[in-house]
Amino acid sequence: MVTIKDIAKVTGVSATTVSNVIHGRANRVSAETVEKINSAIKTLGYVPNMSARTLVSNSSKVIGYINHTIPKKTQNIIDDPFHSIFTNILEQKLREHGYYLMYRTVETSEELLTFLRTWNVDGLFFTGVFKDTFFEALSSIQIPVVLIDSYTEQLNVFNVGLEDYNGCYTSTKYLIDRGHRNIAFASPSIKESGVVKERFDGYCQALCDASIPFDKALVLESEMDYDSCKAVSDKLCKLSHVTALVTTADIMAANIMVHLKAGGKSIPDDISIVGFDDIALSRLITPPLTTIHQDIPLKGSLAVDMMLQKLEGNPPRHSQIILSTKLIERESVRSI
Amino acid sequence: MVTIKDIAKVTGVSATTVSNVIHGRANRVSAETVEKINSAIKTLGYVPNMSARTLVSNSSKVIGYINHTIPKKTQNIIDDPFHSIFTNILEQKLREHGYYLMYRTVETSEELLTFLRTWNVDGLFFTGVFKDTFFEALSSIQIPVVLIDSYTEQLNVFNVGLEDYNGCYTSTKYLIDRGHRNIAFASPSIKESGVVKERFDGYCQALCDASIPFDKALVLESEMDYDSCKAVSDKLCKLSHVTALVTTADIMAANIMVHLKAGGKSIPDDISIVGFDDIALSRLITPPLTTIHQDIPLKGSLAVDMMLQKLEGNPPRHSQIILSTKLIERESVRSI
DNA sequence: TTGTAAGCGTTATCAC
DNA sequence: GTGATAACGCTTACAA
Repeated sequence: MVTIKDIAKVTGVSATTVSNVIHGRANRVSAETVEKINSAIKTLGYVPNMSARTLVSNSSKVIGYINHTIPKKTQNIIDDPFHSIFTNILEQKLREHGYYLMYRTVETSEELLTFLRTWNVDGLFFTGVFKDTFFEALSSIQIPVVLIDSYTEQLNVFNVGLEDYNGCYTSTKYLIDRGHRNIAFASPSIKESGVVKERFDGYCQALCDASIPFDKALVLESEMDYDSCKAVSDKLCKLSHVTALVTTADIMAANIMVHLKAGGKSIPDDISIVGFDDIALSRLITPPLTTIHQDIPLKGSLAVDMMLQKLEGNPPRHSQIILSTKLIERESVRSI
Repeated sequence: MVTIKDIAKVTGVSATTVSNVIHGRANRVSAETVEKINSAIKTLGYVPNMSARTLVSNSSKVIGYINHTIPKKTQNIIDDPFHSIFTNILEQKLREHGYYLMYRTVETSEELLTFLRTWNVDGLFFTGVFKDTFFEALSSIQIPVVLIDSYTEQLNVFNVGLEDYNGCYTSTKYLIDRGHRNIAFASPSIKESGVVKERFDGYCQALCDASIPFDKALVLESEMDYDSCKAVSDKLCKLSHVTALVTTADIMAANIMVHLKAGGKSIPDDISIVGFDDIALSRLITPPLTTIHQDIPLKGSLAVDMMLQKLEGNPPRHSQIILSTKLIERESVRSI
């Protein structure tokens, strides 16, 4: 391994001078020496050692991308189209700015804190945090934290999210405007707060604004995978007065749709469906899914921008960015 | 930050002793001292500093997960269902064994080597490497390297892959057995070697074994995204004698299918299609896709197992694991 | 413009 | 059983 000392030895200068050149402190070194050192660095193939740097500088250039949804070991991990998009965008932009991405699953706040200190992590990305989860931890963290799709009032924390409430308000209203009155709602478990709760509230409000009484029996909470959605479809079939379904994810909509179709229901003739996300899938299924569009790459991109700004000491103007959504009309809804 | 020295001070012992306790060298320390130190570690919240450890031990516990398919900046990054599955499985298992996952894009061998030395990386995962790409680099690397879906003869490198050749041989033969003679082949760019090339060869061989002359005009190379697949669909429509299509990816099959259907073609009546991968999507589209199944989570899982074995000094018995594929019959193929 | 020396947190060697 | 001490590669006062 080639070290700074090796470069120093070869060029006949001190380690300090080499370090100065590496860090571009050209004013402290003669042009001639700079030249000499740079060429030695090239020919010897010197590569800075981040461990050493981290140790002395208390900055590791490591950014953590935290996964706190514990993958169920017994079950196949569902492929999440957001995940690969985010990872790629985060890594790409961070890399351009000299940072490194560590992907890490944590199950508890304590694990998180330990991880941070183990590596002297410089910054943290989190997705889908909501009230109380990691709350204490988050507030004690001294490094930049950027949340994605999170609902938590933390002054020291930044967030980029979506008009979740509006999104489902829009999709529900869209259905209402087309004559639907008995509209079911399918989503994963509705927590006390968070993305799903917001979307649910949007659904409720749209109902309310149209003077449609809320019916708890029409709220179908379920996992989003293929098998779980079979049950949702079954329930839906029994709810024969229901003519439309609002969902909080295209994946879920698609999974429900296959089962509905297999059960002899026709979409949108028997039941209209609107999704959420507008992932690639939504154009691929039959009928193509009317859905709420969100710009996932943009979300990732803005999140890194925020991170980079904090990292480089230019506090972003807003601690919160809320992206708008829009409804994409395709063919899974009919007017009645 | 709590250091080993702090623990030493508080407990009235030397840093060496603390280190010994941390590393479970209980024989070198009295039970009493062990107790004392452990409790101090707990109450003070000591967390080992990996940078310091790495520096002195030349082992970082960092495993690199290398992405060498440069995301096109101008284009939205396609969501890759493999990616999230792999990342999750790799991270989960590595974590259980005390390792950390860094995700990193490299564009050149040099970048790769630099990355390795920057962090003293302990092991490397790579997907989709084929002949000559990173060849020199890979052979010079002294740490465990596990490849996924790669075709490269490197003695020092391990690989877990698929029966790619058999997979497409099977899907092509399946079509032939059902009376098809004019069978097109759609895939991303066919390189000199690699997964796609193997699958292409399987297709060719099946044709050959059935004495069907190979027709270059039926080979449709294209990007796999929605828009690119429009062109494939258009070509297919012009090739009016073609009754079936073999593809190397479900995503591609699905994208081609939508355009075919939009163009008035009926699947499988006008054209039969078989996919590859058996991702969740294949059951969601209409008609459900007949495809070649592969066990993606298993692939990831075996790859980590190999890595862990190498890391822990139990060289795996095989340097290559080839998973089998099987054809899943659904409804995108008809007999003629 | 360049160099010396101390120190970051940890581990290994060797002595007691 | 326990503890000095040096060393890992690098940066930063502070000197010269």
